[in-house]
Amino acid sequence: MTLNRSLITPRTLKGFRDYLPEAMIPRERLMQTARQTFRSFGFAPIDTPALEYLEVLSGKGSDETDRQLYRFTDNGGRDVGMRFDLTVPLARFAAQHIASLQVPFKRYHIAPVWRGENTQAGRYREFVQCDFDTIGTESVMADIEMVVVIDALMSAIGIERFKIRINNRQILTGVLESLGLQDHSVAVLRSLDKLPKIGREKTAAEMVTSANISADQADAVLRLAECTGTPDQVLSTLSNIAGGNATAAQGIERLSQIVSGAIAGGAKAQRLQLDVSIARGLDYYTGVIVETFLDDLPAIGSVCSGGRYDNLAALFTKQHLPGIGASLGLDRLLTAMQQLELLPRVSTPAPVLITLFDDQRRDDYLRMAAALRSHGLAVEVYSEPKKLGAQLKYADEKGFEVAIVAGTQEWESGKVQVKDLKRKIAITADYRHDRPDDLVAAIRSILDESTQPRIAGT
RNA sequence: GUGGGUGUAGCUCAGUUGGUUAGAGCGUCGGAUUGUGGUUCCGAAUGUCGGGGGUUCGAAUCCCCUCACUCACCCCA
Repeated sequence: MTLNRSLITPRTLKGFRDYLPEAMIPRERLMQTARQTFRSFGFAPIDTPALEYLEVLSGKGSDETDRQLYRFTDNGGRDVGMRFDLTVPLARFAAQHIASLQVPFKRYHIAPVWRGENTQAGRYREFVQCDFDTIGTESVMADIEMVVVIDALMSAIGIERFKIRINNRQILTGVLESLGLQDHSVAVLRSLDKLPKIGREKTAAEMVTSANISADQADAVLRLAECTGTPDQVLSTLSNIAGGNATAAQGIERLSQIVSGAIAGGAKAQRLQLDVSIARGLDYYTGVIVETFLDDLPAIGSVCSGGRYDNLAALFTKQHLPGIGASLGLDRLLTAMQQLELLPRVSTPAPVLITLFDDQRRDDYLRMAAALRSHGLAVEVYSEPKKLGAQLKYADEKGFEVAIVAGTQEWESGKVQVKDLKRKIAITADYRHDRPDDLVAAIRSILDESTQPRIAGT
């Protein structure tokens, strides 16, 4: 052997990650749950290319966009970029295909996106977004549905303790109008978004300096953002503060409809909060805005955010295409669930291991595995006749919940051992290749009692 | 992008004002135990000290550059 000088160091790019089975299993389950939920509301799957013409992606063209965009010239001399979200590709997609799509068009899209930004905990350069949007309608029905989908999605994932904070940008817009501040909205909103983070005084100070408004005006905006209580209380307080401004009144009325509609649609009332301070930091949204926070881990931020935008595809078509949608922050949610110990720590997707005990009876183990699989159980057969202790250790460390032990005695007597690996107990089950029912029932009873955290839908 | 912190065995870390052969715990592997795993005991292996360059008789230790991770800020269509 020569020295290892010529070896290439195995490594991944900054902000890009490998996913080991233990990370990938809950990840796939989460995506599967999201898919099932979206589909149950009639959202249809689409996909778009990872690469787009640069002009498609940088159409909105801020400096920030340029800095974060992965861009290059392809071998044909075209300027191209990698998508940095799923909304801009959706806009292009809608403009290009709307003629052959029914409106309203409801789609979901689960796919990786890329941003060349600096990494932080939970923020990477390649990450997956789970988007669902409805385009082509301004109906409040779509607004309501977005809230209901978020509620259903979180519940399906197995999270019960969370709050969906809802706001309507029209209210702020209306109040800013009445204060004569409509031209300062972007700066004011940006500051407002920091309210929970830096507190009232600093927020007010920042508004005065960076948005260039008066202290009184800042105070008025902040008073609006500090309405708390039940949705009904907030709505009535807002009406008083907003006075007669028509835009704000319209926004308040719509919020009221969204809350009552969402409850009728199945969302739990105690999870809905109206919060005028959420502004999403963007001037992108024009109507309803939502963010979703975990009761047990609010510091991690919103795990599912979205809102309504007036004209999604204005850059690409003259056709008016209003839209509304939200995005599940898959990576952020996984980080949170890991911290809350809601994720199973397993590196096998199959709960049952058949130990290979008697190498002379390979065919019997294979038949047993086939019989169990035909009953819907995921089963692995150990590949070598190693010491039983070593096989059980393998099973335990990989996260199997059940091990089947069958040696000469068992095969001759027609009974096999079924070990519950978590509780360290064993039971006996009758087994014949043509009569696996007793064994199946024994395995099921162990799996049913398992305390292992699971994600619904698995 | 700005500023701070950290990189030593598979993991968590120790390593004195620069000094000889870089350590511990856990884990791993082998054995006690050729049909039963998380305990115990015995034994063993393992390091480009993140990488490159410099200062020095001598560098894990000091200096420069670089890469990665991390915290805060900026930003987040």
